[in-house]
Amino acid sequence: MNSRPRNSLKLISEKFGVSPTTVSRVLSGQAQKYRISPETEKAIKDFAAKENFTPNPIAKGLRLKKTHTIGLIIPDIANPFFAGIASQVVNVARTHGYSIVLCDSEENPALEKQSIELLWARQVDGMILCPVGQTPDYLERYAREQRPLVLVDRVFPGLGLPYVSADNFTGAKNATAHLLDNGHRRIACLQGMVGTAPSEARVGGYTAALKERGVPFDPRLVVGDSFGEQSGYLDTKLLIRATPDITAIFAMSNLLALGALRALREENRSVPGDISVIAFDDQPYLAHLSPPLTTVAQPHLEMGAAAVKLLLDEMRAPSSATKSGLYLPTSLVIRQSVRKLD
Amino acid sequence: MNSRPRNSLKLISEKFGVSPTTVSRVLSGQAQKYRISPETEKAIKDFAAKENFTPNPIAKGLRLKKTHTIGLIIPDIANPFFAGIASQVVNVARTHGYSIVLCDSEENPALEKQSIELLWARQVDGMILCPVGQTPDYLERYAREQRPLVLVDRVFPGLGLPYVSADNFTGAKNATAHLLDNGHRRIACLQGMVGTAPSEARVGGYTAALKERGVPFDPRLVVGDSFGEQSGYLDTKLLIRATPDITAIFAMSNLLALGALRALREENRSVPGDISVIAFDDQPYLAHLSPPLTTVAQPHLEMGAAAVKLLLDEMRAPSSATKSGLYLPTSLVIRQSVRKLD
DNA sequence: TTGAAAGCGCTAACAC
DNA sequence: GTGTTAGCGCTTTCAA
Repeated sequence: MNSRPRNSLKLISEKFGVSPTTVSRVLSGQAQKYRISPETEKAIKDFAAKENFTPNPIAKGLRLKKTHTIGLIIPDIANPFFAGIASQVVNVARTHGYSIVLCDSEENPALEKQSIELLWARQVDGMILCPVGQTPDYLERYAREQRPLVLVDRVFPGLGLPYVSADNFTGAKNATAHLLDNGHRRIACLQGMVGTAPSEARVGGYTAALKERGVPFDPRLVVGDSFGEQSGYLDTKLLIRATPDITAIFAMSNLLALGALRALREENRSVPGDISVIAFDDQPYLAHLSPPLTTVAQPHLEMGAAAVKLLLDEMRAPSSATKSGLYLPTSLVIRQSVRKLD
Repeated sequence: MNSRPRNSLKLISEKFGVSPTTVSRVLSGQAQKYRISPETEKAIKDFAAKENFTPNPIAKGLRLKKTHTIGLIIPDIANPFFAGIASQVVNVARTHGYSIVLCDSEENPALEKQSIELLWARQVDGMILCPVGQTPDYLERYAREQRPLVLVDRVFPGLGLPYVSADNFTGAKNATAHLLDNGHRRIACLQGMVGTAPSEARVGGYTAALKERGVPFDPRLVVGDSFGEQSGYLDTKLLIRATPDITAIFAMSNLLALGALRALREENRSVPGDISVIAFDDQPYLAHLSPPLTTVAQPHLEMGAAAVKLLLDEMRAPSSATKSGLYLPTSLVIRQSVRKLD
């Protein structure tokens, strides 16, 4: 009873006194093309529907060298930012007939590399990678080998791989401008992992806004080296000791903002009374924080969807020369964590 | 250049003047067993390592009828609760040599069913399902067919399928007791989707605590029918109109609590000044809300890990008669959203 | 100690 | 209109 003898083309073909080929043709919608008799076609189709039979994709995969499978590597699926991306990737992929094999690199480059190899070995047709953001040496090879691979978020332009990212530069620039508009001049910047594209772009936007308004750039105000809560907490603590004249903090991630809030609370600085805060990346709960946090919203869902579409293109036209990068616009969500100075 | 001729046992065997069989044996660690000459063994192993060759798992899957793949179906991967479970599932599965194929049922029973069929068709060796919580008719069949399938969170005991869940009953009972200990008597209960095991168990725990202390149960105080933020918001609004004497709200999910907070804010009720709130399921941001929310923490990670272990057992011993359910203990995380009444 | 052959379930080229 | 054959890459008898 444990060995349900799974149906197969062969079994079905015997049942109807035809060849497996015929069954295959019917089931792949080629009955018309091969002018298979309508009766046979109907009989087979009905049977398949009734038994809810689908040709074994493993066998198909072996034969066709296509698994209809996409690998997805995420640094931390428990992080809502990545979870949001993943949700769209899964859904869009499904509507195109692809399944997702999910790996979690745990923010670990070695595990990331291992996961990539695993997925290629598993014969995925393509791959979407949110790199942890460091030493992309091995990625270069995949670019050269023309593998269908698209990068998301912590992208590496110039690698020759297509990518999708939020327009971090403009997002950060607008957020900084918003602070400036509200009279802030001493604005600290809690940056993320140094050397990653998002962090660099955000700091770039911050600097650009400052420059545009003629506000002097103070390097002591740019601190931090990770996107995590810990880092936000610690660096904020240090910051308010080292440069007590700051009136605003631009935290370049969600978690960083949470950490900053915790530090500020401990140090009895009110937000936005004493210090204004802007976060990066919107999440539902930010509206429920005290105070509701102003933030730069990233188009998660669009990012995930775009990644799949780019990948599908890539898979269709393997050697397209134009590896286009895509920057999706952010939007400033204004809540109540920025105070107007006069 | 696009067609890298992937290595194969055959290719390698030709290279070394042996048969594919031999290569297969070496690469599957059976050299010893078949007393293959140490030189051949080493040569082959070295080559495989250098070329980073692994026998094609698709072919292997076809031959062995094992894909080393586990299906995971989640109602909403963007929900941090499920993302937490998924993260452990992925990681534990990986350490056991299994990959995860992820599906998102979007809280939709039809899509859930479709995903299950898809995954079985894709020949997954087993499946972990977080059901959306309704009409499990088709699940019964899988139980009968002895398929390796484990349920998580919104479980259906009595279906004959192994499952993992938090001990929702005790968790809710303790939380209610905590409220009672703090002098609350009129405690409203924002329940989740009616008919789901977690919701029923939580309401059960709530009732049990009331009963144990001799506090009369008022059915008007138990409201709601979904786990979402909307529902928490609306039902809280209605609640404070219908039963203005309540002093506490027990929200049986995270999102429900967020909705309640929003409603309370709009209605100018302070938390915990006017109304105390307890949530269900801990998430990092709850500590940063205003006020930091007291909540019943679920052992997400353990739940994910346990699900995989249960599944692996199930896959090893296909017809084990003892389909054990597993209830993992919750813990009450006390923060500042409960006021002591006197 | 090693290899030849069969077959997992499927599709595509080439018959007829 | 339909079937025969071969082969995707692997493992596993069975034979030597």
